[in-house]
Amino acid sequence: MKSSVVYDNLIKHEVKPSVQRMAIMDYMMTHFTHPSVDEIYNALSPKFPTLSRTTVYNTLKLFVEHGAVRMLTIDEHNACFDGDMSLHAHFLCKKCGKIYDMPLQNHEDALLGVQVDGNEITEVHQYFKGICKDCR
Amino acid sequence: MKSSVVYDNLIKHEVKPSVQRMAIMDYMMTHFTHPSVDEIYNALSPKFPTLSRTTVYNTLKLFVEHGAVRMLTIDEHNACFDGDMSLHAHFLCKKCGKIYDMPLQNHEDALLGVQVDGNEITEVHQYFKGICKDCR
DNA sequence: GTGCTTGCAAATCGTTTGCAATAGC
DNA sequence: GCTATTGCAAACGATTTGCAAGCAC
Repeated sequence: MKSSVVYDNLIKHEVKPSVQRMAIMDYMMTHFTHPSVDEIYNALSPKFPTLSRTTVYNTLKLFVEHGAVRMLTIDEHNACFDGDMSLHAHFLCKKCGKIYDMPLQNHEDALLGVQVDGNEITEVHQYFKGICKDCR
Repeated sequence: MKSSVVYDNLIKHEVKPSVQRMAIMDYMMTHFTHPSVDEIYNALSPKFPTLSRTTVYNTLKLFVEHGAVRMLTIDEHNACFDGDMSLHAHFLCKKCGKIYDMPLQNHEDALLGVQVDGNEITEVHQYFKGICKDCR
């Protein structure tokens, strides 16, 4: 079980591994669907019947703090999480609610660490909303 | 009371005026602080003692639907509203929680109405987070 | 009087907290 | 055995809903 891609990713971000953390990180590294806490919980709880929602919350919070996943606030109803740490934009379909990845449209990444009006930027979020190709 | 800037703005967006709607729109047109529902409610309830939070919720939802104000999801804890309908970016200070306006960093506005990968864009949100000049 | 608006109270839902049970070194 | 992690149940807080009362034309 040790020294898998998932295990290594936890170590890389200085997160002490556990069964639950491995399972959640595994899910994040294989499902780039920007899942919510509930989606992750529902997906994993059949295989880990004792898993609790609280642990999913705590674990994702830990991952975010350690820079292992990103939290999206594009959906006003619940937080979504992204295991893809590369800089990219997101598109939310207002009809089906699905979130798509998009390339960053310009060079916002160049603003990371930069000061604008004296405000120091550490995070860049680019969200687009509309109707996706499947819903039109 | 009729034909004020506030009244005219409601008419312009096809929102039927009422005492409460005028008061909330007035607040939005004079306070570009990206207030939450509670901030608006707390600010107005001294002058309108019977005002209810429900009405503030309903009214803001109505305003958003009519394109009279914009809802921001930059703050994960509660929705904020912006009466400035010009296209601009936002900066959230992770320390003090204040939201600053910023110019759009590039030309995302050019994407409005455009299709990217077949997804039709109707809203552009550009959020930056970090530490503001007052908190550093 | 009819239809829309308001506002209370209750319900809902995502998330957090307190704390006891458990697991890992 | 000590410390960190887990998970239940309860609390919390923002938002929504149901519905009765009020207002406007």
